[in-house]
Amino acid sequence: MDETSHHLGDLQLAIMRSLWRKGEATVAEVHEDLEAERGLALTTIATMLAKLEKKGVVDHRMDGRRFVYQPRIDEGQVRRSMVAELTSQLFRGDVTALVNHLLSEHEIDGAELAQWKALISAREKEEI
Amino acid sequence: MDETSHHLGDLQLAIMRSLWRKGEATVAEVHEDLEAERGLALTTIATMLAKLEKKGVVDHRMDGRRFVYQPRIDEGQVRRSMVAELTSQLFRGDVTALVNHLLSEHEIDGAELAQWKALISAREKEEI
DNA sequence: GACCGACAACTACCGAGGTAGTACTATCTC
DNA sequence: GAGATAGTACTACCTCGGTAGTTGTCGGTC
Repeated sequence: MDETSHHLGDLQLAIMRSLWRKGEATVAEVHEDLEAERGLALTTIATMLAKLEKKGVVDHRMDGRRFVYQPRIDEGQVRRSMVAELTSQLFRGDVTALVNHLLSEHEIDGAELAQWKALISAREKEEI
Repeated sequence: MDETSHHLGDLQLAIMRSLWRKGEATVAEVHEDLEAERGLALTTIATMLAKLEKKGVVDHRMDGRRFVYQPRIDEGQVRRSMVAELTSQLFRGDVTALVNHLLSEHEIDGAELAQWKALISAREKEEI
């Protein structure tokens, strides 16, 4: 369980999300996948994938002449590490302070509040 | 209420925290304030403050030959904007998904869970 | 009046994310 | 076999955070 601060940028996350969805994908597939939202060059995706591999967060195998990339970390790891980073930067690592901030600063409607309570109750049950 | 994506780096946040605490401060004062945790050169702080001013998040007035810097945004704004950014990057903007993530992935003990519920209840009361 | 110390201005440089062009090569097709 | 195509490798460049040295200047001190 290597928790090695996986901080990813915006495009990097988009690429990872594509890989997570597909399981594995070629440069062209990722490119096509992101074509709609961002109109990026194929080589941009290729470069970014190479950088991601150097970072150790993806891997590739050969399929003929093509590279097929696979994620080496899952979305949960990235979320954990990035949320932990933000929490430590902005709330001295105090998760409850973050929750409090969400409650007071990020318009949450009544339905959501109820849902949060349900989530907490469910968690409390597991806790035992 | 300008919500203009105030994304700050680590050192930038440390400097801002110093300014928020003090209300206003000279380069030397900020430097002294951060001396303990980070052993940075005075010019590093000065450069960073200049960059922060260019970004529009701090301001300075003259005091003789010295610059006295003041924050132009408060901690809440930075938190809001950075939390919103993360939420959108990692949870498609779904705050409840973030809360769910916190519950399932960031060991929260029973006392905290209870506290969260209390916070939510308090929020619900205001809601009316 | 010469000198020193405090400060700001300017310049530089590294690494990382992001973006993409160009060059090279293996394969497919006629 | 020649040329088109697909696909990676290499290089380059911009921005920004972070880090700091060097230079210039103002003001006080002996």
